[in-house]
Amino acid sequence: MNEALQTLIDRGFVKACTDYEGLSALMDSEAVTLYVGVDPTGSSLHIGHMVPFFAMHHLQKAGHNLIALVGCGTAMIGDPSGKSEMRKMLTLEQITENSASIKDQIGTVIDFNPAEGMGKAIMLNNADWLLQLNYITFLREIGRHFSVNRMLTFESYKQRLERGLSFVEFNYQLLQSYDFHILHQRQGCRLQIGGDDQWGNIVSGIDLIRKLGGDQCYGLTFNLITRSDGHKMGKSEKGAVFLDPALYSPYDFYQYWRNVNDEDVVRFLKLFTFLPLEEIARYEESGTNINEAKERLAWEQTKIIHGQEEADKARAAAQALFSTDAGVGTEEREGMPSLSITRADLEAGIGVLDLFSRTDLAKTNSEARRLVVGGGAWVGQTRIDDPKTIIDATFLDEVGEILLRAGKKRYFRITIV
RNA sequence: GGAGAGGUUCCCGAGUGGCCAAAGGGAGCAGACUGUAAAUCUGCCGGUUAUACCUUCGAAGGUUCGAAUCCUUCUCUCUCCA
Repeated sequence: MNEALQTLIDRGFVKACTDYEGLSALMDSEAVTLYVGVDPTGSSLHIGHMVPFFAMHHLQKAGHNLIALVGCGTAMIGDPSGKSEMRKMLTLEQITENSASIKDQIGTVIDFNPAEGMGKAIMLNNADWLLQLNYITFLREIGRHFSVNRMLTFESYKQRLERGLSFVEFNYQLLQSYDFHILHQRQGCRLQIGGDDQWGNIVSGIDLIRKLGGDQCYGLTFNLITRSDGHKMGKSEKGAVFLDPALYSPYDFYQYWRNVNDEDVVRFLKLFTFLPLEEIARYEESGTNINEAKERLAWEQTKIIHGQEEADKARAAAQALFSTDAGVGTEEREGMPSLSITRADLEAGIGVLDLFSRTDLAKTNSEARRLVVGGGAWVGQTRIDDPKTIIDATFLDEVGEILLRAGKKRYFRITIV
């Protein structure tokens, strides 16, 4: 088996391949160009989106060439089912903006300016060829290669047949297959990777290329990454775990990984870090402190996405906050989510509920009230259980700040200006 | 185009005139237990200037002292027929 392919298998990425032997042989013989599609539906990706890119990282290192295909053309159509209203059409500026930030985020894992010996990486947009398609031409040249009978046998459609399937959705497969065909034609792309749900679309693309006289192409799908508690990867109580630090702070990001279930740690180390497998194996040995593994996972992952400085800060803050007696110096507080209030405001006194609801700790006054009444609100070392409490300068701690806490592990820093 | 079923609070899902801010479950938050884990148990779980008030049951009107519940129109989804 080809080494790079084996790496992906060993690290737990691979769910299925259209032809392991064929693909392995191809990867042995040349630098393969491969692609994965992303939908630019928002300005930020979340960690669930990143799985194929982590896989790509390993392939790029092995010298293969990468294409990240932004699906602006397909995003234009949107999926009308199950939505209360039509998805808003993205303007061209929004699309360009989204693509740019998405490219930056992908760039944390794959390298768009690779060093010698690594594969190249580019980003393309399928709007460039999809938007100008002529319906009749498309039907005559592409549509005729698709058998509805066959499409209906695909598992992805079978399910939807019970619940209803719009024609637009039915067309996704054709558009995605066409993407693959174009990339094959123009870029020499031979391999499409994607989530397990993409299997049918990938296979169709391969068939289309063959029917149009192209080379034998391959498909490789990845496991849907789930958490052992059954939650969707990348979803947290706050919603998606975004990569954009403005939407999800590096500290919270670190904490998300720090708090994964025991059963997930090793699996996630393999998937979401670049640590060598031998090193990860150490954490599997019985007797190793599982919390060390979690800390490592959180730090490595934060380093990859937000850079080492942020990772260090987040780790320092977390360690200081969770170690029982060590003081929390100003330096450790750097990485914490924070908010400033003026000295004048503080001296006038601020209601606890008001203060908490200004932070991420509580969204509304009522939520803050519940927190206080429920005994989960702390100001510094003091538990506040009276919702009428006024917070003023007497609550400042030794470094002249106020640390708020909700429950055991959600902290917020109030600085005075 | 015709016939039927249906749209309920983050999700699923009860509720068919007042006792409904709306059962139950899930998710979430907090407390206890712990290892910043899981499981378990307990409380909370629309908003607010908070023992009261305001907004919510697809949308708009109407009946009524009173409507998520009844009537009208509209709208969307699904199923069957053509």
